[in-house]
Amino acid sequence: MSNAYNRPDQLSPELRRRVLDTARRLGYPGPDPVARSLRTRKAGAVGLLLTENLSYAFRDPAAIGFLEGLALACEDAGTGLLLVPANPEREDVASVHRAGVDGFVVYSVPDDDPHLAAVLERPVPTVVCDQPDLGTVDRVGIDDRGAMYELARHLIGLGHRRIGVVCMRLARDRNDGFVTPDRQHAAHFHVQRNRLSGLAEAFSEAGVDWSQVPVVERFDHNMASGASGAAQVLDRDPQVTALICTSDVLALGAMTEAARRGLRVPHDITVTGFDGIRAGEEAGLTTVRQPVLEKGRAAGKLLLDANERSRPRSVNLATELIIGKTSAGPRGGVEERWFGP
Amino acid sequence: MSNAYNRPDQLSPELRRRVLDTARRLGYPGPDPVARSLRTRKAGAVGLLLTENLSYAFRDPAAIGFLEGLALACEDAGTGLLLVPANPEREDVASVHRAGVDGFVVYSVPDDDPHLAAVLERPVPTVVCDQPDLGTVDRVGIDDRGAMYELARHLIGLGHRRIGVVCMRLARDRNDGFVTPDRQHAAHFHVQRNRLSGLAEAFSEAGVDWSQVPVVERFDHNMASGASGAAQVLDRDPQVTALICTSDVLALGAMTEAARRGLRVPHDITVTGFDGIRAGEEAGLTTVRQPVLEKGRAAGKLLLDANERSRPRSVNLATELIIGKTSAGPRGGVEERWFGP
DNA sequence: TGAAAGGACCGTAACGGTTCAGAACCAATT
DNA sequence: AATTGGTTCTGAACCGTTACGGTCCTTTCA
Repeated sequence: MSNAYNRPDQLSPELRRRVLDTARRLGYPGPDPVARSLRTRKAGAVGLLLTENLSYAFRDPAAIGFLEGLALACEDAGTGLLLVPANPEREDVASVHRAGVDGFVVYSVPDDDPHLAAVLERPVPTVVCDQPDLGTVDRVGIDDRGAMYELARHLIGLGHRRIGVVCMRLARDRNDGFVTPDRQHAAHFHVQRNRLSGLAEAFSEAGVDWSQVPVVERFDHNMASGASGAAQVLDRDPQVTALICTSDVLALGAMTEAARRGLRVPHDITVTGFDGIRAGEEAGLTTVRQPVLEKGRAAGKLLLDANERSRPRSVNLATELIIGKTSAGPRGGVEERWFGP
Repeated sequence: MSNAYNRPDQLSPELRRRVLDTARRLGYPGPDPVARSLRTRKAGAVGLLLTENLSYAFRDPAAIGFLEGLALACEDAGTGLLLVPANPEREDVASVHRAGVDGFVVYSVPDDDPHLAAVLERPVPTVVCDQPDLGTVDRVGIDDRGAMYELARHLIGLGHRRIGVVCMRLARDRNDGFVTPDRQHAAHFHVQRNRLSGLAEAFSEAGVDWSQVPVVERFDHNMASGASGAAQVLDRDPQVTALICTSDVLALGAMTEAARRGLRVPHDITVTGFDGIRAGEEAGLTTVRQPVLEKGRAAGKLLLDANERSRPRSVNLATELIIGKTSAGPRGGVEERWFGP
């Protein structure tokens, strides 16, 4: 029976025809994929776990790029891509247990996410993205710390010393406001923690007291958050000469807030982002470009040729500092001093 | 055993603890989701079939919106979303057979797509989007014909009689060039067929010989296609006063081509789109807005409360004609004549 | 003509859970 | 002491497929 469908060479055409005929007559709907998966131990799909609601995957430009790359790898291998619902509010780990997949890709979730723990307990290969190296599973990411350090050096070179920062959520709890040094250090999102630490290092080296730098956190990741975060920084210290955002989306929001206050970018204030999304490019944003599509594709490739117990691999992709037209020397001209006598 | 995990009330806490303990000691990784699916006849996921490569879902703005809506419905119901790979080049129906899902959403595939046929043969509920009403499964879509008719009336009112059309692929075979009336009529993509027929009706009523109107087809759906399609129309008839595109993406491409030729929009030439995507809105595109997100959400809802053999439902969502700043009266001023004596 | 070889076909045992019937046990009632 | 009622626990059947090994029949060659 199974052979009639899947292995036509194993039986005579005549019998095959007869089997298929009676199958149709009996209303047999074809082999059941679930039963097949049980028997063959192959689900033909990889699962994707991300920190946000499912639909976030289609709202955030960077996530979309990542998913496109991952989908590219999947279609090459002919496997499906299962988006696993993981509501960050509830600790609904059941969805991870219910997912019939051959492996997981975990995209930027907090270190202490119960869903991540649930994935790691399942006996399937896993690739984590934008996470610390767990040592036990494959990883792909970038050097967030180094990239942000480089961006900070650029701003320091321009003369900026009095800055403000708007970052994405640092932990699972909502904290829309200023961030204590403790919270920065203990941040559960690897990416944010490293970007902040890159900034802290560069500015500390340049003689800035990092503990005095206003760092504002936003739970939701969209332009409105960037705008309100920038507003909070500017309210606290109207003298800042640069707003450093840990994502392009936040930076674009910050620019609308600057405009609302009549501040010209970059003449009155410098704004920078991180990611290198299309909309940022169009706005001429100074940022760090990271290859989001390649990241997704690399994650898929890593997962799909998980060569039986090779040691866990760790891939770092290259980033590129993009100096756009949203960064310049601080108003009043430290720039002049820079090139002066 | 199963009870220890899923039905704690069915056994004493003491036994439960003992079972779980020895399970852990034996390295038991928890219940296997596939076996569970087999037994319970629930996969906990819905499948999405679309006409393009998997990654297309993350490249096309309208598709992204649709998926966001679908994901929204899925996360409400706590089900996963499985993207089924369906390479349009190869007739690889196996991926449909292998998908362990509780239902399918089929998004804008050609009438004669073998993947669609394979889905319909599977004994699971199905919702088709942007497809003709099959009578046997649920459907959600818009009145493509009526919406395009309305857009055409707007252009006719402005005085346009000499027009050109750029449309998306009409069938599974690649035909990057002019479209015969036969091919228009026999188009296998419901959406494109209806949009063209809405145009044909309106312009025929206005005294235009539709068979003389240059209609150019493009297989790939991106801005480059819109640009080259527009070029082909303008090469054939440089006198056209309006370029009607069957999607915003094509229209944006057409506008770049117009700019390249030094034609000002709308003064020298009118360009219109269809969909109502963000980038079009920013460009002030005259278009038909359709609620892509709502469409996805409606499809998901329909699928997820498939109430046991109710008659197949058919949902039409409302569209809205958006008159932007890319449409105006034809150069040389039929507009004047229009308002003249 | 008989043995060996090969091909076509068929029956059965997992795969790993869930479910349900009924056994075993204990306590309370008649 | 026997019946009843209730709870906890055990075992077996079933979900639908694929892998495997065995039977049977046909062909080939000594």
